[in-house]
Amino acid sequence: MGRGKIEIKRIENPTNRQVTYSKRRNGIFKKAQELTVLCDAKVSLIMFSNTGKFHEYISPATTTKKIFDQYQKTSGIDLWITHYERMQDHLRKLGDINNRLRRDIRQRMGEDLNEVGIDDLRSLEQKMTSALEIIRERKYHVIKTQTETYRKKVRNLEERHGDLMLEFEAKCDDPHYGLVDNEGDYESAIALANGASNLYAFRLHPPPPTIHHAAGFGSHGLHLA
Amino acid sequence: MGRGKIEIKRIENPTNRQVTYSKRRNGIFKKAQELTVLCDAKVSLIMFSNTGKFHEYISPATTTKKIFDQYQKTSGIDLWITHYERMQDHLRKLGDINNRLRRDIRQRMGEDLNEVGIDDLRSLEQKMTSALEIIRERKYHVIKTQTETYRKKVRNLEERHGDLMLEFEAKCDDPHYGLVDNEGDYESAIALANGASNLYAFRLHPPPPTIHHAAGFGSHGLHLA
DNA sequence: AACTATTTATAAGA
DNA sequence: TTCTTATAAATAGTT
Repeated sequence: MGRGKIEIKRIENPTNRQVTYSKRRNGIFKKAQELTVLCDAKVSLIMFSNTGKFHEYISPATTTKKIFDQYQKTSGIDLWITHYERMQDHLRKLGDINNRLRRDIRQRMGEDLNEVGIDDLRSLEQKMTSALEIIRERKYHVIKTQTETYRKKVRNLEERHGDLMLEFEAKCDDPHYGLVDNEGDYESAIALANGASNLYAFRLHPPPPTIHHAAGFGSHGLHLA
Repeated sequence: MGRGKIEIKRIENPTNRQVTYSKRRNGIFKKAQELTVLCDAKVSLIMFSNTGKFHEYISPATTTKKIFDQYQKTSGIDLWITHYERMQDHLRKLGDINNRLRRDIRQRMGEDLNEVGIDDLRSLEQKMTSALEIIRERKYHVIKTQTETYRKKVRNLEERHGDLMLEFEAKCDDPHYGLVDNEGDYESAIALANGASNLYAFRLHPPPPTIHHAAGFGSHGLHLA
């Protein structure tokens, strides 16, 4: 239908192809609409041009979503229902697992025990007891490790402090150095130079107390429970 | 186009409508196919006749599912993506909750404690201790209740047994009843008549022991732990 | 986008 | 449903 007959094969000239697409698209849309009216049918016509442009015709009595649903039911071709159902299944299973886990936790917290039989109560108690033992061991281990760490740090500081004191006394004996008026500033300077200020603000209250008791710092914040 | 021009309105004659549907359907499918080839387009054409019959054309290079997906993306019309995404979201959240619950349980079982800090260890121990206390109380309560129940049953049986013995002795004194040769059978009959056979197979070993000790039955199978 | 010669689709009839 | 065919409609090539 036209000035000449054409072969049904891809139109290579892009302009021509685009024009033909436009003309024939209108034609097919008109046909679809006529079919809808004449035969009381439902038609969904979706087209994407090779440039990705999208056009659609849908019968007035329906919607594309309805057509898709009907399509799935009628054709049996799975578009997404299986996915959907699988997800719902998965969702339900996860919910179940979740509830079981929650119940387990509640029972381990001493709640919801009314329905638990004597045997399960015994085994629960047994499990709790051994778990508690492990937790206590772990706690003691952590405390011990932490204490050791603090102790080492303190020992390190003690040593540095001792060195400082020696150096300090040596300088007091040296006639080249006069005694400093502002004792506080000097101490601060020393502490800063040792980089220890971020750990403990050491104050050299003269005379410094027997430093060995400083090991007590190791238990700082730790209450052995 | 035909022997006569027709008005575009519903064809009332059903046969005629059906025929026209069939003819025009073929026409439109042919057009769709031609468009696909000539213009390198993707076409999805789905039709339901007014009798519910389903027909479709889909360009060879694609599938209906792909067209639907592309349709959703391009048109922005939500067919099911929102549902899907919501479900995925829900699924992910449930999974997260699940993992947290599992970790909680593992920690309550004394596993995976390496990453737990000292404060959490303490609070965990505290929680476990009080939960254990509750569980123990519950266990004792259940044991006590069960013991009571058994005791009552046994007392009941004792009473029945006592009555039986009295009756038995009375009958022995009665001159109308001769002594029975087969003692065992008689006892079985009595036990059966009392409907107690399903609880305890009472055997009247003559002379029956002081039955008050039978209260010991109450602790049957119970080991106070 | 409009024109129009020609092809194609199809209404009515068989 | 399918075939036929007169005629309406669509459209290819052109402007």
